Amino acid sequence: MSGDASARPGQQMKAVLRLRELLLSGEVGPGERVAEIPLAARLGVSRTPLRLALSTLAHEGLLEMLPGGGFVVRDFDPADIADAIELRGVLEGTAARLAAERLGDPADLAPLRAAVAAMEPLVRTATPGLADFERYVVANEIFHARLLDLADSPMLRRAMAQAMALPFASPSSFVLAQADLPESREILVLAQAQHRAILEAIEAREGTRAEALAREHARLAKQNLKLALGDAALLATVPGNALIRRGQSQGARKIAS
Amino acid sequence: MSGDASARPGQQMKAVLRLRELLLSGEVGPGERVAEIPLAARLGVSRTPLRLALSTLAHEGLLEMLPGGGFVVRDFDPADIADAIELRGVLEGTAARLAAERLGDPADLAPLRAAVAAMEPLVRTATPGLADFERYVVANEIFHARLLDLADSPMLRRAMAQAMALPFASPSSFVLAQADLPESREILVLAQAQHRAILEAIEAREGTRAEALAREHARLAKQNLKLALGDAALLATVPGNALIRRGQSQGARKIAS
DNA sequence: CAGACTCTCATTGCATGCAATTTCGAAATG
DNA sequence: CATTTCGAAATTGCATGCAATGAGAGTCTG
Repeated sequence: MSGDASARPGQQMKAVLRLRELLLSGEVGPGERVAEIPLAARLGVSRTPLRLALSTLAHEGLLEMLPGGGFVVRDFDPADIADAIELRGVLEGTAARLAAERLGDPADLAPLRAAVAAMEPLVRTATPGLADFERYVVANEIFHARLLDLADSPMLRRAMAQAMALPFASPSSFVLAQADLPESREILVLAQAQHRAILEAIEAREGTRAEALAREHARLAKQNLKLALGDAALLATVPGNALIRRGQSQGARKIAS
Repeated sequence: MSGDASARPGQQMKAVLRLRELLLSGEVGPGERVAEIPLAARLGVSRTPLRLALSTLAHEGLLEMLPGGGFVVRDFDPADIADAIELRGVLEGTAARLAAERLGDPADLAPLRAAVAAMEPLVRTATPGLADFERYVVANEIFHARLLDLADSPMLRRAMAQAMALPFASPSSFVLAQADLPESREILVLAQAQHRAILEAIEAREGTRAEALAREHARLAKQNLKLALGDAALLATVPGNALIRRGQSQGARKIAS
C-alpha cells in the first residue's frame, strides 16, 4: 500500500498517513464531513499541510470534494467494491499479458517463481496457523508486485496504484478474512494453482491465457467478498471495512455520479 | 478532458487550468524543474493555491515529485504513450463489456446510437473539411463518454479519468492529426465501422466481442501514433506533443521506475 | 592541481492571520 | 403551520511571513 512516490518525513506525509488510518479504522465515519480545524488539532499538524493531505486522499478516492468546499468521507456500497476488484482483475490481467508478451530472458521470472514457492508451505500445511497466513499474505503481495514489474509499464503501474488505493481492492484484503472460513483451504489451493498457472502461461508467452487467469484470480476475491458481506464478524477483519455502506439495498446500482 | 470533479472558480482552479495549458503547450518544457515563486507570479496566484495545483497535476501524472522537494515536468517516450493508449483500450474494453453485461432497457442505447449517427456524415463525405473533422471529434468524444455511462461503474469512471489525464491518451487525440493524412478516409471508415460494431455487440449483449472491438479500436490510435512519430509536422498537431521526449532511442524500454 | 569543506543564498515547506463564502438558525410573513 | 428570508457565526480559501533544508560556489588544504 501507500502508493505515494517518495516518503519524506514531512508534516504533510504525517497527515496523510495518520488521516488514512483514521479513515480506514472508521474513527472518522463515512458520509461525515471533515472539518479542518479540529482535524488539524487532532493530527498535530497545521492547516496548510493538512489541506495538501486532504487533496491527496481525495485523489486517492477516500475523500470526495464538496461543491461548496470541504470534503466528505466517501462510502462504498457492495457494487462499488465488486467493481473495484473487477477493475483490479482487469489491470492485473493486462499486467500478466504484457509480462508474457514482453518477457525477454526467462530468468527474469525468478522473482515471481520465488514468490510462488514461498506460498507453497501454507497450501501444503494441513492446519495452518495465523503466522502461516501472514507469511502467505506477504508472499502474495510480492507475487503481485513482481508481476507488475514484469509488465514493465510505468503507465500500468500508475493505474494499478490508483486502483489499489481502495484498501479492499488490494490483492490480499480478503485472505485474512478467510482464515476463519472452513472452505479456506480449498480457496487457497485454488488461488495457488492460479499463481502457478499464471507463471506457466507467462513463461510460455501465452499472453491471452495469462490475462484470463489473472482475471479469474481476482474473481476469487470477489467471491470472498460475497461471503464476507453475509457475516458481520468476518467483514470486520477486512482492511477498509469501515468505509462499506451497511444496511443498504445491496442491489442498488444507480449511484453513477 | 478536465476530469476535475467540480469547477469552482477559485484561485486553485485557475492555477490548475492555466498551468496545464503551459505544460501542454510546452512553454514549461519537460524535464524542467518548476520554481514556485516565479510561476506564482506568472499565473497571477499566490503560492498557497499554486501548491495545491502542483499537487493536483502531479496526481494527474503531468508532474513528478522530486525526492528533495519540488516538481519536474514529466516527459513521455513513445513507449509510454503507446502504453497509455493500450491502457485506455483495456479500460474502454471493460466499459464496453460491462455495458453489454449490464444493459437493461435496449432504449438506453439511444445516446450511443445518436453519437454514432452524428459521425456518419464525415465518413460519407468524399472530401471532408476541417469543420467536418471537428464535428466528428465532438461526436466521437460523446460516444466514448456515453459508453462509459453505460458501464455504470463509478470505479471504472475514476480509472478512466485518471488514464485520460494524459492528453495523448484521449480518444480523439490523433483524429485531427490524420486530417492531413492521405489514408485518413480509410482510417475513419474503419473507426466508424468499429463504433457500429461495438454498439451492435452491446445491444446483443455480447460482452466479450464488445471488449475485443473496443480494444482494437484503441489500437487504431496506436497506429496513428506510429505514423505521427515519423512526421514532425504531424506530431505538432497532437495535443500534448510538447511532453514527448524527442531524439531519443525509440526502442528504449527500461525506464520502469 | 584535485578534492573536500564551509559559508552563503535560494527555494521549499509550514504556520498564522484575514477575508469571503456558506451554512445554520431564527424570525417574520403568507 | 409551512415557507421564505435575513442575519450571524463558523468554516473554508488565500496571502504573507518565517524557518529549515538543500544546492552551489568559493576557498583552503593535502
